[in-house]
This record gives sequence, C-alpha cells and structure tokens, in this order.
Amino acid sequence: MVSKEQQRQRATALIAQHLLAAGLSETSLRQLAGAAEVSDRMLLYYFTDKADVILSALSHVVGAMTTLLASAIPENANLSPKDLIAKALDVTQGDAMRPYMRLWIEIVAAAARGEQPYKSVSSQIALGFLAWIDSRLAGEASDAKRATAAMAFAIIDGIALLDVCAGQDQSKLAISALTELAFPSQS
Amino acid sequence: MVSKEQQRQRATALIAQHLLAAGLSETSLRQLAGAAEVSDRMLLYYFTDKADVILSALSHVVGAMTTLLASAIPENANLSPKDLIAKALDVTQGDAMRPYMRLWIEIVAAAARGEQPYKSVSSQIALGFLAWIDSRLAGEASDAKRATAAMAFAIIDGIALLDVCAGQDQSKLAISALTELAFPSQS
DNA sequence: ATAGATGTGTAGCGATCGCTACAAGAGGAA
DNA sequence: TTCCTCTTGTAGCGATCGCTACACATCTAT
Repeated sequence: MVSKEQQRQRATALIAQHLLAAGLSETSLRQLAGAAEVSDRMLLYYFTDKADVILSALSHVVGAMTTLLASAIPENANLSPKDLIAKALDVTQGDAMRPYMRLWIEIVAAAARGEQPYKSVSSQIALGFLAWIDSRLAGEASDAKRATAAMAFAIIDGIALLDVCAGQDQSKLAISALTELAFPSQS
Repeated sequence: MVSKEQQRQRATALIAQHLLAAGLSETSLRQLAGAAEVSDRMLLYYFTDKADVILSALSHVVGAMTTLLASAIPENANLSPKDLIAKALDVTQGDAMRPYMRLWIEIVAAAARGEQPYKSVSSQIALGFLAWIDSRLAGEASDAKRATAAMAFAIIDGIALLDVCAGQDQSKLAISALTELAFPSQS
C-alpha cells in the first residue's frame, strides 16, 4: 500500500521533470497527469487543484536549482563582481543548469502576464537568486553591493535569455565578449 | 464606405496597442476583436486566422519599435561598447520603450514554447535588434564586433528581464552598478 | 460482521477555445 | 428589375479546458 503523501511526492517529482524538459507549454491537467503516470482524476485527488500541482512541482524544481547553485560556488567565496559573474555563467549555462534557466525565463513571462501561481514562484526564485549572488560577493552589505548583485543578476539572466531566443552560439559569443571587455582590472 | 483593407489596418493598429498595454495574456479571438472594436466574426473576415491577426499586430509593434530605436541613436554613431550600452539602456528603459521591452520578454518565452507565430516574430526582432546594435558600434565588421553586439544585446535584455520580474527599482540599481563598474576606461 | 473512511474509475458538466455554415442585407452593373 | 458580389450578424460546431458527481471497491476499527 502506497500512501497518498507518497503518491503526491512521486507525482511532484515526475511533473517537475516534465516541466524542465517540456517547459510550460504542456501544462493541462491531462498532460500533467500523463507525465505523473496517473489519471487526471487521481491528480486532483492528490492535489487540491491545478495551481497546487504546478506550485508543488515548481517548488521541487526550485529546490533542485538551489542545491545546484549552492554546491557550485561556496558561500562566502568573497568574489569580485567579475569573477562572480564569470563563475555564475559557467554554472548557469552548463549542461546541468541550462534547462532550469530556460524554464526560469518562461516563469518570468508567465508571472508578467499575472498568472497564478507563477507570480509567487517568480518572486521566490528572484529573491533566492539575488541572495545567492549577494552572499558570494566580496564586501560588507551596502547599497552598492546590492546594486552590484542586481547587475550580476541582470547579466546572468540576459545571457540566459539570449540563449533561449538566439541559441547557444550567440550566448557563448556574448560570454566571451563579456570576459574580455567588461570589468578589466580593478577589484 | 470603408474598404476591407482600411478596416484591417485599423484593427491591426488597435490590437497592437492592446498587446502593448495588456501583454500576451488576453489574446483570445474574442478579446482581440473587442480591442479592435469589431465582432470576432469580422476579425476573421479581415484576417485569415488568429495567427494572421497576431502576426499582423506584432509586425506593427516591431515597426514602431524599430522607428523608436532608429531615431534614438543615429546610425554609424561609432560608439564604444560602454557608451552604446549606456545609451541603449537609456532608450529601452525609458517610459516610451519599456512596454515594448516587456512585450518582447513575453514573445521570447512564447517562442521558447514553440508557439507560432511567436517564433518567427521573435527571431525577426532579435535579428533587428542585433543589427541595430552592430551598426552603432565602432569598428569594422569582425567576429569580435559580433561578439560585442551579442554581449550588449544580452545586457540590455537582462536589464529588461530584471525590470519585468523585480521591478524598476532593481533595474535602476543594476544600471547604476553597470555604469560604475563595467568597462571602466578603455575604448 | 458491519460501518465508516479511504481510494479509484467512469462519465460528464459548463465554460471557453478557434473557426465556420448559413442567410440576409447592401451596393453596383446589366 | 435582376443578378451578382461584398459585407455582416446569428448561431453553433467540435475540441479542450479545469473540475466534479457518483458509484464502486478496498481497507480499518469496532
């Protein structure tokens, strides 16, 4: 006998995998149920409604993404902006994390359209990302450091967006130009 | 008597305005018809199908965006990467262009989901944007210049994405950090 | 053994989607 | 007038959406 909670967790994991692979394009209840290998009837038995399914699966994704990020660069690494951005681009544009970044772009757009539950997931990810950057930048907390973190966030996401809309060739070009031209010497 | 072509153009302009204001969230035929102030039946008389409506309206948007961009910075301005990015951010994050950038983010995500006609519109905009950047950067055509253009594109879009998902406060912070820290001296 | 709680399939509701069949009006050409 | 084409409203098709009513099965506690 498998408990309802176990079924729910199994479905969550399978749907998270599905969203990472397929994006937000195939998110009808029947499609999600297919990915979870249950009937749509049972999906709404494990979860209260569709928003609950999506929220649960995306939280699972966020957890995995947080783990990946945390283990990629140690906290308190005290990196300069240049080094932080370079290493962060290595991580986020690596094979393991690219699917997460693509999904992240879609979530932002869905949140911009005002769709629940994407709005809450979006701000959750954005805040976590900013905190991750901030805690790896050198220097004491200050407005300037927060501004630097926001800039790094923008650059990392800009590269991800370029990857999504123009392909990996262009994003690799942009990364090479970044490392050569930006932040030449100081700090 | 108003010709069918005139009706079509009027509908195109009204729907373009609607998409800029509302994003891609309200794009059912009946909603688009409401924005165009006609019945859904007539919308499909002026246009062949929904994709034709969207494509036509978004082409109208792209035209206006191209005009805005072209007049904002003269072609052959021969700007350094630093100056180009600073000026481009001024333009794209100004009140007149911010709605276009927000819509652009949504179009990229829709294209990433494989939805037609957003895929074709997306590559059309991306190519136009890259060409606009390239023609305003100093230097002869080269791989290095193309890489610089891709980098500028990523930074501009990264700021736009930050604006969409975290608000204008964060994007302004990021811009200030960019102008202070990046590309300090050379070229 | 019986009663209740828990699990699961069938079947379908009402809403919305993109799109179309059909008929009737409107205008010009003969 | 008659005919023909262009224009427009009504009405609804078939598909999909999120979600639910209902019946039946299975297990557990008494």
